Amino acid sequence: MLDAVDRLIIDALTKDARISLKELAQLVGLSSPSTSERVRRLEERGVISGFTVELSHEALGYMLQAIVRIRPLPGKLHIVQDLINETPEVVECDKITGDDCFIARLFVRSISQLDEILDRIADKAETNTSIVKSQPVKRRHPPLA
Amino acid sequence: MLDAVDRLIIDALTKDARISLKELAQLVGLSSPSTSERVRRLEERGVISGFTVELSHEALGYMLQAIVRIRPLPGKLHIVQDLINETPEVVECDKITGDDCFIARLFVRSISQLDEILDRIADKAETNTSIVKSQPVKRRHPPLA
DNA sequence: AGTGAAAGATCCTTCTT
DNA sequence: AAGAAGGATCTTTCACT
Repeated sequence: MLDAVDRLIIDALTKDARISLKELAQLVGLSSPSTSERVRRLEERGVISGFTVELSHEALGYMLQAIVRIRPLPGKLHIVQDLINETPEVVECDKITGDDCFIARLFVRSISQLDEILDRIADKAETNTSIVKSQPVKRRHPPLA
Repeated sequence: MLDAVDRLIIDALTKDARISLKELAQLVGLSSPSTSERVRRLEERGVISGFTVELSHEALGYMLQAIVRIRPLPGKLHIVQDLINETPEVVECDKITGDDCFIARLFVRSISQLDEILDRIADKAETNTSIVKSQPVKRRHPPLA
């Protein structure tokens, strides 16, 4: 599906998405036109879905990260889902199988802010909150086999 | 900390990190030099930590996503941590407070591949696995207040 | 699929206000 | 922070392998 060159291209763009085509071509050992065509096709195929910027949560003042498992009370599922969506500190939320229905990642500035946010859900769902102590594996791509 | 223009810049770069300075300047309503200086300072301050590429897991053949809570057996913590690290299908792992020690996100091609990976941990930790059914909130930035 | 050269377009930064 | 301008840089096209 992806050959070695495609993987080199993705690796390079992962490290710096703003690299010029010329530099990228040198890195992967192809000419500029071929490299350009490769990138175009990776986008066309949907393998590359976009180019984006990474922010530092700490630099933005979000010193705390929490993982919250959320089990809506009977009949409250949609209300809870809306509430999650409207809480901008929820940076990611998955609907999952099992006893818990949702699992969400929150960025907060302080424990008191976390408490505040959880209070808003308290009468609509059972929650189970864990504080993130460290990140043994930071966001990375899966194998590009 | 960030003013309105900084936020516009980050919004624009989030949507397309490869946008040219000229276009970015037009979007935020400043001149190119000012915009260039803004971006430079955002990087310098560490707010912008990098530019990267987004991949489509589905296009790569990872049709299944799982959330696994992992509680290492007594004395097995380091072995488990190493194992997690060496499993490339683990795209993210946090060390958290509470009964479970780790929580990991896995991309897999099939249930059988998931089973295979979990089997490797089975004699070193208790695991609790949930399949991701949908993503009510896809990865997004927290408020840039 | 890929190369190499070349032209044309685009861009970024510098300088002045 | 704006605006103009110069010079560098880049990307794509084309003919060929």
